[in-house]
Amino acid sequence: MINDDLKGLLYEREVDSPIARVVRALSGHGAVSASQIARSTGLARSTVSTILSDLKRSNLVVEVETRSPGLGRPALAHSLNPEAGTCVGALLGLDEIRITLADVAHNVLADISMPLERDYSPERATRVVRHAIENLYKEHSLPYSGLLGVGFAVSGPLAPNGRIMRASVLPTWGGIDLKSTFAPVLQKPIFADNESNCAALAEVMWGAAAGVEDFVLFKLDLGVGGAIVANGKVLSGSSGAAGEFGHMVIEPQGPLCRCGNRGCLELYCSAASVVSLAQQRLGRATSVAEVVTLASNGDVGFQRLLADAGEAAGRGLGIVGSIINPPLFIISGGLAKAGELLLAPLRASYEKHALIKRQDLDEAAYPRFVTGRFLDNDNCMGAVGLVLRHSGRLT
Amino acid sequence: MINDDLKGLLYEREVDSPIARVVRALSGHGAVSASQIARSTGLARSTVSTILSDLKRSNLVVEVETRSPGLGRPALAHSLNPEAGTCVGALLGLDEIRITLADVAHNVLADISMPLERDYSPERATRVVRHAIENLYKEHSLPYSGLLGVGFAVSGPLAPNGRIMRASVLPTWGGIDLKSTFAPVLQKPIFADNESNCAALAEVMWGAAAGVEDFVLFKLDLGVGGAIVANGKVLSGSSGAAGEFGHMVIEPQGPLCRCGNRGCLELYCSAASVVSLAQQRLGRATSVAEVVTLASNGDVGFQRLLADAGEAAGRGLGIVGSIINPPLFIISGGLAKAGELLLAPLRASYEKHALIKRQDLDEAAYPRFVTGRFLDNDNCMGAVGLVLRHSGRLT
DNA sequence: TTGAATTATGTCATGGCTGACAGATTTACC
DNA sequence: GGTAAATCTGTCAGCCATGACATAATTCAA
Repeated sequence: MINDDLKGLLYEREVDSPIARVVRALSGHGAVSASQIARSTGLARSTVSTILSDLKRSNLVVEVETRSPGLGRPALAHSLNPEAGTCVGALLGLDEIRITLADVAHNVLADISMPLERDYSPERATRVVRHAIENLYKEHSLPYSGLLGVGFAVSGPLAPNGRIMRASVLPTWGGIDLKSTFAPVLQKPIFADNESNCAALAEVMWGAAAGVEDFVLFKLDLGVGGAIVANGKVLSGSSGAAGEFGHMVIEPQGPLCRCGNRGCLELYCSAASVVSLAQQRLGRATSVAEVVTLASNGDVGFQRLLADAGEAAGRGLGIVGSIINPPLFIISGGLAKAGELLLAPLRASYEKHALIKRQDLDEAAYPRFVTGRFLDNDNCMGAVGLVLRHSGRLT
Repeated sequence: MINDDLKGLLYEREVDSPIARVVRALSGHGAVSASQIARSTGLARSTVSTILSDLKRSNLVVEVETRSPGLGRPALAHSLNPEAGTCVGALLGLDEIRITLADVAHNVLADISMPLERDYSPERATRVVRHAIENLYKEHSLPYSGLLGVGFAVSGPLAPNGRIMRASVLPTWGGIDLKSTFAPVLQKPIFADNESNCAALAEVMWGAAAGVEDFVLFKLDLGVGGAIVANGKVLSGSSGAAGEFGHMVIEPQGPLCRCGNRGCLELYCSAASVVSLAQQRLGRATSVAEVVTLASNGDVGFQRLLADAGEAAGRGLGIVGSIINPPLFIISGGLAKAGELLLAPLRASYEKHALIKRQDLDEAAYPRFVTGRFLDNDNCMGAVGLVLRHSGRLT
C-alpha cells in the first residue's frame, strides 16, 4: 500500500539519509527538478536521479507540468503525490487548540480553531484533538489510514524528550509527556516542538526563510517570542527556551512581568501591551487587527503606538543582533500585519542600538528585516512541517 | 617526506572526510584508542581501524604507552607523532603580537609576546611575525619545512573570506586581506578567525568545553567579548560579529562607549572599567592582576569592585541565557582569575535576571558557570587549533 | 586455573554514493 | 536551417565506508 511505502521511505531510515533529504526537498518547495534537488541537498545528480525513479515507481512522486523558460533542456518538475498521504498540525495554545490538515504537498485542506477555557487539562485536549481530527477526516472523505503523523506546536518550553517543562506558559501541563498522552488515542507517530520553533520551521520550508541557513524569527503576538536558526538548525537551548526574546530584561527597574522579572521586552512591544494602551485611548475593548486598521487609515495616535512598539522591538533586536549577528530578521505575529508602520521605526531603532552600523558594511551585508509569510498560522504550518520533515519525533 | 604526507592527509581532502575527522580527534585529545575515536567521530570501528593503520604506516601516528584500568582487552593509545610537524598560532592584538609555537600533539614549544605601538601597520606586522617565527625555528633547531600552517586570531570582526572588516577594533587594518598580506611572506597555509572564536575553539579542543556541543564563552578582558558554540560549531554571524556581548546596550541613556553607542555592557564589567575604578581608589596605576590579588587577600573595597562587575556580567548573561539558553557558560579572560569573587555574584545576578529560575529545573539542567582553562592564552592556542583542525582556512 | 563477561582490534564481502560519460532538448546566433 | 552553447536526465564502473564475523586480551568469580 502506498502509505506504507511512504512511511517506510520517510520514517524508517536515518533522518539524514539521501532519500529523506530528497523527500524533504520535495516537501519543502512545490515543484522542483532533479538538478535543483541535487543542488539544494548537495547530493550527486546521479543519486537524485536514481532515488527519484524509485519514488516515481512507488507512485509517491509525480511529474508536474511546468514551462521553464531558461536555456537548455527543460527540467522535469517533480512533486510529492498529494494522494500519498495527509498530516495534521496542532497548536496547543493558551486558550485554544488549532488544527491544520494538509497533504504531503503541504496543501492546506482544512484549518480550524477551537477556543478553550484557559488551563484546560491534557485529558480535555486529547478528547478535543481526537474528535476534531476524526470529524475533519469524515468531512473530507479522507481515510484515517492516510494520516502520516500528528505534529504539535506547544506554547512553552519543551524538553527534548517531549515532556512539557514546569516553567511552561501552560501551567496545568507541567511535566506532561506528550507522546504518552496523545499516542494511545491517536495511534499515529507524534511529533512536537516549541511553538516558535514550529513557526521558524514553517518560514524555512515554505516562507520568508526558504533557502536561508541563518536567521532570527521575532514574533510579536500577545506575548513576544521567536527562534534562532543557525546553520539550518533551529536552536532549541538546553531547556527548550532558546529564542525567548520577550523575556530579555531591558529595564531592571521596570514594571513586573508575568514571568516574575522586571522590565522584560515583552512589556514594551507585545501586541498585548499595544492593545491595552489602545483600549485606554478608545475607552472600549479592541483588537490588534483593529489597531492596525486604524493606524493604516491615518490615525497618528495609533501610528505612534505601533512606532513605540517598533522602537522597543528594535532595541531588543539590537541586542540580539550584537549577540547573534544574523543576516535576516523575520518579523512575525499579529503586530507584523502593521507592515512598515512597525518595521520602519524598528529598523531605525535597530540601527541606533546595534553594534555594527550601516556605514560599516556593504549594503548587501547589512541585516534585512522582512515580515513573515505565515503571520498567524505559522505554528500550525510548522507542526505540519515537523511531520513532513520528520523532525522532533517523540519515541 | 613525512610532512608532505601529513599535509596531504590533513589538507588535500574534504574537511569532513573520515581521515580528517580521525586526525581531528587525535589532535584534540591527547592519547586515544581506536574505539574512542570511533565513538567520538561516529565512524565505524572498521573505518577507524583502517585509517589508523594507514596513518601508522606513514609514521604520522604513533602508539603510546598507557595503562587502562578497565574491563576487557586494553585499548591501544594513539597519538599524532609530535615529530610530524609544527604549527604556529599568532594573535594580532590591539597593542601586541603574540606567537605560540606548538607541535601537532599541541605541546607548546614556545610562546612569546611582542608589544607594539597601537595602530601598527600590516607591513610592520608581517615583518614582526616573519622575524619572530624564523627566530623561534632557529632557536629550537626546527625545520621551517615542518611548519604546517599559521593560524591568526584577530582582534575584531573578520569576514569569511579573511578580510578584516572596517568596523574592526584594529582601525588601520580595515579592508586588509589577511591571506594576501601574510601568505607571500610566510609561504605557508594561512588560517584565521576572530579572537573570541579562537578562544572558544581552544576550550572546545583542550579545555573546559571538551566534548561539549553547546556553550557560551564570555570573556572579561580589557574589552568584553565572547563566542557562541551551538551544535559543535562556533557561530560566526553574517559579519563575523556574533558573540560581541560587550556591546549589548543595557542602559540606553548610559555613558558613551568607544563603539559609538551608550550604556554597553562592556562599560560595567570589563577589566578596563575595574582597573580604572581601582586606580581612583589607589591613587596610582594598577593592573587586573593586582586588583585580583588585593581582593583575594581580603580587601573588601576591591572585592566589591569585582562583585559589581560580576553583577553587571550576570545581568548581561541573563539576557544571553534567555536568548540562547546554553547549558554551560565559560567565563574567561583576565578578570576570571578572580574565581569565586567574581563568579558568585555573577551567578546570583544571572539567577535574578534569567527567565528560567533554578526552581524550574532539575539541578542538572540548570546552566553551569565555570572559568576557562586558558585564561590569557586562549586566543593563541585557538589559532594553533585552527591549523590542527583545518578550520578557517583562507584560500 | 578455568570459564564467562567485557571490551578492543583486524578482515572482508556488501552496498550505496559518486564522478564520468553519453544522450536529450531547448535557446541563441549566424 | 544549421551550429554552438547551455542545461537537464539517465547509466555504469569504481571506490569507500559499513556491518558482520572472527579473534585477542583483560577482569572477575567460582
